[in-house]
Amino acid sequence: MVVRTRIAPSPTGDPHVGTAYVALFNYALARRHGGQFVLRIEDTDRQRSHPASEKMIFDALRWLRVSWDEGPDVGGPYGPYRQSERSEIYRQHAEELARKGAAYPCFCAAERLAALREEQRQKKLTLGYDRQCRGLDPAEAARRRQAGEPHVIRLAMPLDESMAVRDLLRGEVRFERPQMDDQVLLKSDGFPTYHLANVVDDHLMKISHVVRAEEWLPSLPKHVQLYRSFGWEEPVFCHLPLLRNPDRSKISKRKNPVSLEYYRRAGFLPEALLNYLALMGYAMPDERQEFSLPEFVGHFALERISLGGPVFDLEKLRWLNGVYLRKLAPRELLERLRGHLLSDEYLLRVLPLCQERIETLEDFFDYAGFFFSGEVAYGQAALSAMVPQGRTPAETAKMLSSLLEEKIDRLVEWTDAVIESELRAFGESAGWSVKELFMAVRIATTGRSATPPLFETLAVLGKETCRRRIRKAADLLKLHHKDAKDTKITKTVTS
RNA sequence: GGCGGUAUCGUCUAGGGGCUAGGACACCAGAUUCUCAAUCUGGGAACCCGGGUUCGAUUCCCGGUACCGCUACCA
Repeated sequence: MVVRTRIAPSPTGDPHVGTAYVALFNYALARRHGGQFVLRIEDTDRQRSHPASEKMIFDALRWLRVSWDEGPDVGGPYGPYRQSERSEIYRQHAEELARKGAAYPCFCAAERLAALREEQRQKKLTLGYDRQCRGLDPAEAARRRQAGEPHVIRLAMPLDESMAVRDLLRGEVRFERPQMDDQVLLKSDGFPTYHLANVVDDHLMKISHVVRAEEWLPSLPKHVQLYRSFGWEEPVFCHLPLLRNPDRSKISKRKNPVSLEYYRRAGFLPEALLNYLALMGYAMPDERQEFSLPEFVGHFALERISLGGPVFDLEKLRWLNGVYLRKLAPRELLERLRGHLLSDEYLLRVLPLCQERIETLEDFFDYAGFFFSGEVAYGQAALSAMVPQGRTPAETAKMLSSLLEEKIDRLVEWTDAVIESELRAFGESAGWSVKELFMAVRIATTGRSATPPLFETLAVLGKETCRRRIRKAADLLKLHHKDAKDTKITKTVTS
């Protein structure tokens, strides 16, 4: 059997470390068995999908060198590899199921479903669709569809007491009926949900092993039911443990850097990051900690994956990255730096912002230092200057935090124009003058009050660097707040 | 609430019916060093609990507990 695996990210935000993690294991399995590794873009959520995000995913995976054999950018025999270009395929398959009676149209309005859920919640019942439309007379359903009444297509799950499915690592997993909801397959906008698109594509693209994150395990019965309804052979399913925050919750940006952009900008070497990721849930037979991607592939066996959700330990990643860095010859290290913050590309973005503000070449290094460091140091004076007159450090900290959560985290495009309009809008809605807000952001992101124009600066620094500095500044202000007992800062100190 | 998953040092893990339960990060101490790293040596540190099965369970089975995930016309 030809081993074919895939990674199927949704382009809805920054490229995620979890995507890299799952990609790595899929890549390793395919390469180990001389098969193919496919990249498929799952952009069926029209609201949240973003082309810029798709590009960042490509870039990030290429940076990591987990190369794919088929994908939207390289093509392949089973394309297109972007789900938004396959709508007709899903629609036809949904119809096929409806014809077979394995799926049915549902005309229930969103409000009815919401009310139903609320009622179930209150009565502490199992949440799920009550299958009202499943009993509809087919002729009537057909008539209503004909009349153009909005509807979705739902999967008719078997009404048995339980259903057994198979996971490679867990063996047989038995699900009790209450969990087996009649999942929506085709949304009222004609787009498929994950469940339909995923199964149809995995089959059509001849995926032999579905290796994905554990969060999908609860929906496995739906997927298996889909394969059975179509009369298709099921692939091997293998659910990988979820990467965790230090508090053991599913890894999230609030508690851990998750964007691959962060790791790239911070200067983690791709091979070190991959090596570290491989250590999450996997151990080489001889337990060595350091190994290359080809070595990993050479020894890889799905069965060796351990199931406890591993805590992502930045500390150990840093150590491992240091090991890799120290092994480089100075020439190679130079090359790495030239591909990073000392690339012509980056310098040519920084230099124009600094040129008119320096008088000697050496001035540049002092003036532009914050463009090249990870975090910046905030002196007492800088901390004070971040807090506008008449406002408290606590207020400022809160303002910066909500800026992060309400605006910055949600931005996919990171250009000076976008940043400017978003910052202005945020200041306005929060009741802060542009002057107040921009100075706070300026100091938070650069550590100083005299800098090149703010938006260009933020654009060059990149979202991840900005977010991490703003986070730190906000945290420091909170401490400041404790010490200063919430006193208003009256004097303005600049440095 | 319901459904499902998981459980070995603080963290990542090896192991497996009888072992002084091994390694890595972190931590501590010493060596080395102009300093700091790096390096070397040493140290402390774990089988969730209760029942079975067994001559013997950390390992196998059952129950509990804890943690995690899912419970959308998001993926």
